[in-house]
Amino acid sequence: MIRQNIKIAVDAVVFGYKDKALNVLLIKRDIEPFKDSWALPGGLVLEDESLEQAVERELKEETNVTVDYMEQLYSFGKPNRDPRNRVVSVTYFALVKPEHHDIKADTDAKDVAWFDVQDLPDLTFDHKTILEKAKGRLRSKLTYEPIGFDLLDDKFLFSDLEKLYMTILEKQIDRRNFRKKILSFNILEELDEKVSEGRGRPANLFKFNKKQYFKHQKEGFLFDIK
Amino acid sequence: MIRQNIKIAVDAVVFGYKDKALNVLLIKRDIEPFKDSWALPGGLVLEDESLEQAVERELKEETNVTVDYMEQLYSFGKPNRDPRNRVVSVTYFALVKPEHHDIKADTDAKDVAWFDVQDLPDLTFDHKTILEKAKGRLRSKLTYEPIGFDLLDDKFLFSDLEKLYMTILEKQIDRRNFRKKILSFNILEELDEKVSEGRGRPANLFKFNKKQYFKHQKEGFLFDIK
DNA sequence: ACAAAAGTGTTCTCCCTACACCCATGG
DNA sequence: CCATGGGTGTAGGGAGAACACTTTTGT
Repeated sequence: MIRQNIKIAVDAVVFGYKDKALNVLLIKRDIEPFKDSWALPGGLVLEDESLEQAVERELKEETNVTVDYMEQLYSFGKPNRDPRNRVVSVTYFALVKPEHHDIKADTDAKDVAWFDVQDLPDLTFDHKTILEKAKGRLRSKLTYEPIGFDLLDDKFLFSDLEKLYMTILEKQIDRRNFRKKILSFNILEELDEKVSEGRGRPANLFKFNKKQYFKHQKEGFLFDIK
Repeated sequence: MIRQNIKIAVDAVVFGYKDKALNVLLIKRDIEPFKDSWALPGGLVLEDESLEQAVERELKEETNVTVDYMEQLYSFGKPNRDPRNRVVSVTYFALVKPEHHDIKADTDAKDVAWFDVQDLPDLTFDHKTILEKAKGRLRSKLTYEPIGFDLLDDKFLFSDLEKLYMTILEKQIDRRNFRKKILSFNILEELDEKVSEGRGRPANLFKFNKKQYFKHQKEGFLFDIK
């Protein structure tokens, strides 16, 4: 077998919807290179763990977050993306409900924070590229899978869902058509709770019924929002 | 930096459309482990080449094929997928026009051949899983990007395009609606050449106009076949 | 009473679908 | 002249898009 000294790492782009904006979880590095710079959470894969286990471990260690939804994003392997050795990074795309998690810096991280994707600090390595790829994945996935609910609280307002779609897809959405469309899928439960957001008419809370979704999906139903 | 001895490889799933069927390019291994078994072309990445260069080099070495279309598929990294060392494989999805290539076994390969995906030999490692993933990507991609043309000869019959879609999507397609739809995209040139396939009325040849496609795409046009 | 946000229905257009007959050639 | 595959049009239904007024609450 030929000699090869390439390291393999994992990095995670963790999105959360917070303060009516799309946020991403970043850590402030506590080790060289790029100590004190902001970066995506991640690190080298251990000999006997799977890639998924590696991401989950690194996320837990560096940020104290456990994700609700995760999938592989893309692998980055240009020879000089890391100044030390050559490192190939398998990146993951994850969604969490920020209010469910107490973020906390620990191993290798000096700080952790949510950043509005519209207002990001400089990122190390090629992490900006990775983040852009993840944004693209989120945008397209939002239209054909009900992953928006993994970003919202369990109980949410219809207007929140609508704002989430408008924020991420970066376009205006007609309230009536959107509501009609989503309700026609029969994957939401309308709760008997109302919430008043300070002013205006109180709004009804909704809940995503994942079981219903899987059931409809098995019967050939396709989630699809333009 | 922690000790880590994981190797990184690339593997390619190369599809070609041949004899009215979807084919995949396989090699018969000439080295252990699994010498003499059929596998996807691929191998370890060299220190100073990018992942894409690695795939292209391995493909050239093992099969003599240069691809027309290639994109990253997925990375596989379970700890025991290779019996020797731990190997993480970044896999690629590629399309070629089989009639443009003279396949030829060379380095590490004792034989190369096209196999109808409906009639495959046993594959080594987790290559069956990789192939399934690639089939899924091909199916979905075919519906929202004009990649079918990368599988057909430059000049092709409408009926070939139609058969290709029916074969890969595994469903019947209405000839009139399909033709109407594709033609409405204005991305085909109808040539003044007719071809007689033995019997029946001679058919017109068509050519995919990539420039037109890119132009329309820039103007917001979306390729979309149900 | 007014400001703010929630909730709701109809019409029009366009695209998808279903469907059947004639045409050009070779044998 | 017959068998084989190529080429074409139309009508009906359904889904998306556009669009504005009423309701409920807090102040």
